[in-house]
Amino acid sequence: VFRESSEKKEEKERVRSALLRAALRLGAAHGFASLGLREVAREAGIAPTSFYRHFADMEELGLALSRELVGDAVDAVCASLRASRGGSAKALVDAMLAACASDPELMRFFVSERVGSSRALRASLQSQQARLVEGLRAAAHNGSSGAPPLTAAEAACVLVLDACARTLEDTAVPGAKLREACVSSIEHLLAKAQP
Amino acid sequence: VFRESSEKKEEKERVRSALLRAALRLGAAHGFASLGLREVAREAGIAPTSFYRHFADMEELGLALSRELVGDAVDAVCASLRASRGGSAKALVDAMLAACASDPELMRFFVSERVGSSRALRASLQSQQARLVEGLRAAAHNGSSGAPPLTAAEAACVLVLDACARTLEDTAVPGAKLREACVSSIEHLLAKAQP
DNA sequence: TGTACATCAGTGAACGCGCGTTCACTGATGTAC
DNA sequence: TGTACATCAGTGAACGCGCGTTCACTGATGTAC
Repeated sequence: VFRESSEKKEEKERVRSALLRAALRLGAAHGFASLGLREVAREAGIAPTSFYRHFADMEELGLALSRELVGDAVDAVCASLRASRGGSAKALVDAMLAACASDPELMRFFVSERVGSSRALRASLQSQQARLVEGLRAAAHNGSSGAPPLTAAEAACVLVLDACARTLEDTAVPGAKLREACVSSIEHLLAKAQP
Repeated sequence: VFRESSEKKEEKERVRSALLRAALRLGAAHGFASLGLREVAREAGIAPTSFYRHFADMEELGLALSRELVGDAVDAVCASLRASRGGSAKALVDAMLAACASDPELMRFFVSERVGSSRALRASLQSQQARLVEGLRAAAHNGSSGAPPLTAAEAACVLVLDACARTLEDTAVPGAKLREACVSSIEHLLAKAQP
């Protein structure tokens, strides 16, 4: 039985991570679907053939981006919702916009490829979106207001993802206005009852 | 001065239209960003070099798709809203889902490339989305309820476009449920006042 | 009417290029005993 | 401890392929007079 030393494993992990970040960097500019394996390997500073030591093809790399990096980002947003003790509209919008500010390339990948070209990648990112919806409902459940209906929480997440997409555009509306509009729409959605 | 005969013009228009439809057909499957000029020309039944008689490159073809075909679809939805005499949530959702049913490839192009890879194409499709928002407000203005605030109309369009995206997925939720959820969310948004 | 000329959509050959993929190899590291 | 062997990330050469683009050409159609 062979066990790899932790040093070798860490080095491999560094290169793998460089590939993931390179794909995000290039994909943010020209779209993930049009990325080539050689292009990503070049950006990551390895030979084209070394790509295969980490992923079978670009689709597998895309799925890793969704499962690992996007998954972590969603976890962070959910943790922030839990910490702010409630699934308020403000908390959701602020947590997501903070994620956009701290890793714009990753969030661009999330919002774009969610409706992008690869069926498998779409499915994976939509399940990340579903995790966000559940995180929102769970946080609201512990908050003062009780969990909102699934439909309302889903719509809230659609709106906040759209706000993220707009924030990430260069031609962005002033951030504060966009944030207010999004918060107010989501508050309407999450309001318990109509008159 | 030379004027082209209408027959020649019509023939050229037929080929141009074949190129647009070919791009929609192929793009629906694999994403517009990854389409090649030769691939589209082949699907349209012309030689690769003939592509240049109609468009300078794929980006220009994409912009034509947005300005012409997507523009017409938005016009049709707006007309339907006006005809139904009001910008109700139901009217909006039904008109958009009808557009998805009658030309799924076009609507897939609309909802996907709106957040896709080319900046110019995103901008063009977002202006089509803005036209939809204005159409909704204008229809509501003539209806019983008066025009909703811009923010609410924008959020409503975001939600209905998301519903379209889900409808166009193969793994679609049963259509009726999706439609009900979307209508109900949009009604919350468009409701005039909160208690 | 006929004749000479202009326009222009479509074409096929050809180009150089970057792509994804295969292959055998290197060299550092870890294991067996 | 030393020696022989296994593992495996990274490599560079090479492949065949489809790409975008250029070019000169064809042939149908329209115009001039």
